[in-house]
Amino acid sequence: MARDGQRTVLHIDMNAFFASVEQQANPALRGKPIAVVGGGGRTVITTSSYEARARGVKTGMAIWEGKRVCPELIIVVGDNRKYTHTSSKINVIFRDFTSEVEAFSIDESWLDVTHSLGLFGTAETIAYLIKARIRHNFGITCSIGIAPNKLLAKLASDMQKPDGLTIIAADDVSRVLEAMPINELCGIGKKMQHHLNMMSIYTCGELGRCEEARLTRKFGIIGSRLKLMGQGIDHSPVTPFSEEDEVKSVGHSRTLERDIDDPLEINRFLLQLSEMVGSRARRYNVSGKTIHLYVRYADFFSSWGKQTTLKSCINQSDEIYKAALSILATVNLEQPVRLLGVSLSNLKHEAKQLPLFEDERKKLFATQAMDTINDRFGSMAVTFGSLIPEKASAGSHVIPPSWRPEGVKNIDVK
DNA sequence: TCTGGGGTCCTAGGACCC
DNA sequence: TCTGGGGTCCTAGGACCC
Repeated sequence: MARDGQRTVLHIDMNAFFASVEQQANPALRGKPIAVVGGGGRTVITTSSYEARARGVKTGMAIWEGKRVCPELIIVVGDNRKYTHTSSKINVIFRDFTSEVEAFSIDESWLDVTHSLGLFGTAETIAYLIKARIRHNFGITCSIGIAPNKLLAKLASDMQKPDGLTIIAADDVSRVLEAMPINELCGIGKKMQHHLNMMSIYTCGELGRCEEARLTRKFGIIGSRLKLMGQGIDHSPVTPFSEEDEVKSVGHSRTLERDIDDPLEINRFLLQLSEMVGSRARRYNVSGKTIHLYVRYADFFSSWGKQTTLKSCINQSDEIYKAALSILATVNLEQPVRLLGVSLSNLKHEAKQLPLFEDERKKLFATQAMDTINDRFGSMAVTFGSLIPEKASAGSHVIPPSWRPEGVKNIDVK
């Protein structure tokens, strides 16, 4: 099946992941329109079940909005630990088929199965086996895309939901892309779509045929990348966890239950955020010298971020708090505050002592990969809850973060 | 009771040093 | 005394992803 130098990549996307996990955990929710939300009053819908989607419920809606379009909507406050637990176990299944597994987010992964085809036959067989095991073990479905690279595999997995299996064969790429809207590509967001539309480029076919110079004139070095994307070309490798896999920043932000302007309250919240950042940084075994403070005002639209870089790296909560306070001291708050955020970057990673023997090293990396998934997705609600158990805002906050965005980055439109 | 939270990457522009 | 260039580090802001 694979030609010389040609890869076979799977992209696996769990369908309505959080909602599916909840429906599986509680049979009373099955077949019903449900929405998973974060804790606290000012939360939005993170994921909804297909039953809810059919009635118009969308991610990002406020609870009242969801209830308006679907009065029988059942609201479930999400539980990160449940999802990370399931996610980790699903990742174990993936590793039975290839060691080249890259987690894109808690519910999406790429698998390079090029070297597994000899063992299992075809990529399609692998996809069916994975689907069957996930359904059998967890009762949930996924959509799988099979293609010669990550970009196309992700595109393919999006084409049939739920429970889809879509193959984009190498000799079929141009046909599939010809009429495909550009915003279907991972990496082309609203702004980029707008700019391209202004150039009369609407489909991948048109993007792929566009003169490269025209794109680079408008978008700089991103231009050549865009043309390749339009042609369905993507050489980025599936990158498994390894010793080089390191976090670049650690941050927490939180929308307050109500807008506040009392400096004492603001400071208290800043301390909590600093503690969350510090404890996670220490768990990751990193320290950083740049501290970033982010404030969103009550009007929602105005916000600012300021950062400061220290002489040395820190990861103690009180030091992070002190740095955040020093930034805050340089500004006059113009309005009550809606959201506060603290993050630590410019990170230094402590050297790891590696085991002498190969199999021990392998085991260590596998464990670390699991820990990383757990940490990145699951720690926050626990930390925060234990810090201030009496706070209403200490509920579980559901977040599906990603940590390895691919695709087109910022562009400077000339 | 309008509108969450976790990231990564990229660019511009200024300070500073050689 | 004046002018110029390269490199690095830093801050700020934006786009994109889930």
